[in-house]
Amino acid sequence: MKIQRSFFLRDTLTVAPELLGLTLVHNSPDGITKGTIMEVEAYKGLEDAAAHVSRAGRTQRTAIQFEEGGYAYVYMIYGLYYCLNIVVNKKEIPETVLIRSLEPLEGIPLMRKRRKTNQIQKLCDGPGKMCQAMGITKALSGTDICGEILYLETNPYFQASSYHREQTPRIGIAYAGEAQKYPWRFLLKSS
DNA sequence: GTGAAGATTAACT
DNA sequence: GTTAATCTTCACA
Repeated sequence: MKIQRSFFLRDTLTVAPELLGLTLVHNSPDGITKGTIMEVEAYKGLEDAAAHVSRAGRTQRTAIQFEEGGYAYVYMIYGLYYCLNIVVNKKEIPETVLIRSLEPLEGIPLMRKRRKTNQIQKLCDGPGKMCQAMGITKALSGTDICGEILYLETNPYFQASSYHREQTPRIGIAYAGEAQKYPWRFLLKSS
């Protein structure tokens, strides 16, 4: 079942842990790919030193974050990789959730072709790799997550009891001072 | 127009 | 654990 807009209109720290175990679907021109969300990080807008909006403010790149929840925010990092975020909370509140890793469900041959590897567990185990495997580029920035191209759905086969949840500090934001210590990274580990 | 820095990854030692 | 690759984005002139 597809996730509705209202799901995304809440606080980032509420939405982020609830995304774990849901299925991310990308209906691309090359074919459909799906994966279970295994790891996310919450970015809490203006008061979060690690968030783009707290450094750069409202710019062309970050404008989508000021819209209401349920839109994709895709940016390029180090000139090499894309990262996928989901905009959450109400209009004018720039909060996002970064999707860091997935467990592939459907379209695995297509993922392998895009990533040029045969190891399934290495297809989506990082933000940049996940975007390569799913075919996500900045062309998808601003896409409605409640539409037909890119969306989330509940996963009827997902067994919550097969995993345990962890909450840890975020990764790769050493420049963010105190904010790098906030435990806003959420992940699922198989037991 | 110019310059600095980065929400990462893969390949090293 | 450390480091190079590589280019978009933003700040300033």
